[in-house]
Amino acid sequence: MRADALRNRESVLAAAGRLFDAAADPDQVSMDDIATAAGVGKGTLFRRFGDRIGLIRALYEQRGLRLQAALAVSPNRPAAEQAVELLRAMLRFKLDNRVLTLALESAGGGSPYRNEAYDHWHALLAGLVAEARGPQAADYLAHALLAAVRSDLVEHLRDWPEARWHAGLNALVGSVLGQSGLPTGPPR
Amino acid sequence: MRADALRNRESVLAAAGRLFDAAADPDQVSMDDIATAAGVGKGTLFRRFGDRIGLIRALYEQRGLRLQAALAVSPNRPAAEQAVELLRAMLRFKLDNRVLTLALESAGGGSPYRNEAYDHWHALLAGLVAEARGPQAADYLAHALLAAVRSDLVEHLRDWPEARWHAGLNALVGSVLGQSGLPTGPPR
DNA sequence: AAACTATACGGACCGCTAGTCCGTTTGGCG
DNA sequence: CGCCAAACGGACTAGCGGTCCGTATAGTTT
Repeated sequence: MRADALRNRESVLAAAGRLFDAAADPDQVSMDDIATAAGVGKGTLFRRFGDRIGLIRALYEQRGLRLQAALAVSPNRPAAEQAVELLRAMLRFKLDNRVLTLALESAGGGSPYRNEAYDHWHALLAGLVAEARGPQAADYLAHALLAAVRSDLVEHLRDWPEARWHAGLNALVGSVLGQSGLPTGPPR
Repeated sequence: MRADALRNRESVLAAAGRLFDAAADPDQVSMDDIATAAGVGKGTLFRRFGDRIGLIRALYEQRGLRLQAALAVSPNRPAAEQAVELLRAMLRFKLDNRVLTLALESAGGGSPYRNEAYDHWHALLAGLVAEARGPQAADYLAHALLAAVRSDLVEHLRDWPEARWHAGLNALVGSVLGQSGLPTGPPR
């Protein structure tokens, strides 16, 4: 990859990030807007990322990396506790990246699920579920738990205080994975 | 409402229904297509339904009426049983109306939730949850249960056999509402 | 350093869509 | 029968994602 290409790639991702963060709605950000803000021609955008979804996915992956690294399974802690932590982290991520995650999840073609990151989280959660209650239906239960923090649901409940979310997630995970190891107090 | 207006309204809804049922993807059906298939000008479409989402919602409501009427709470049956029945019915509905529900749920602007029908189902489910386990977090748990049959998740798992879905829903509802009254056998 | 070529650039351009507008038609009432 | 509010239809517009190709440049070779 040539040096200018790399530079432009970064520039586009940065501009797109800024624009999505500032927008109220994903489709207020057009590809032209991004190209202009990045100081780049539209062709460059599409050559690098293929299409709109490609660009969104690239940005999403870049931002999700920290999250992904920070949350690995550690076999010594109770599964339920880890699951709650995971869901809370995803919730926070989706609150912090509202428009971006909305863009990703409501792009056409079932795209929330056609996504490397989703598979990652799903596999992780399914493991925790299986550990806590056996392998039966663990697969589906993991999907259901992830669906409980879908970005448009988060958007719909955007004025809920943190505590209410925590109570909800605790109740949900507590029910599905078992009560053991769930801190009832406020999160750290 | 004038007679011709009513006639056209029905004609448009019928045509839209046919087209969505036949399509593989919601946005393969354009408003022009619908107008043409209904034998009606495009202006008529927009005057009657406001915009694309309005038309989709109208169609969705029309189709959901039967479902809605058939599933009312009956205070004498176990809550968990009723909840499973409700979710199964919604699953079936979404399988039977794949493209239409996809269109509704992945239209921009958090639209799955800006919907009279959603509120209806949510209120119903929240009541059942509260009955089974008390009012704490019942609201959120109902949202989570509905999210577990989101149409794009259904789409993602479209090749699962019915039994696998049933097992999943049983496990989920059983965990959240309590095992009592869950038929472990195949559904009627 | 100069020549050379694969790579990347940019923005005019295309096809298509949701949504509008307004001159024309028509249902239904007095 | 005559009138007019209501409804019609389809040409039109704005704006989008995506393409294309003539131009520019990074990096290499001699």
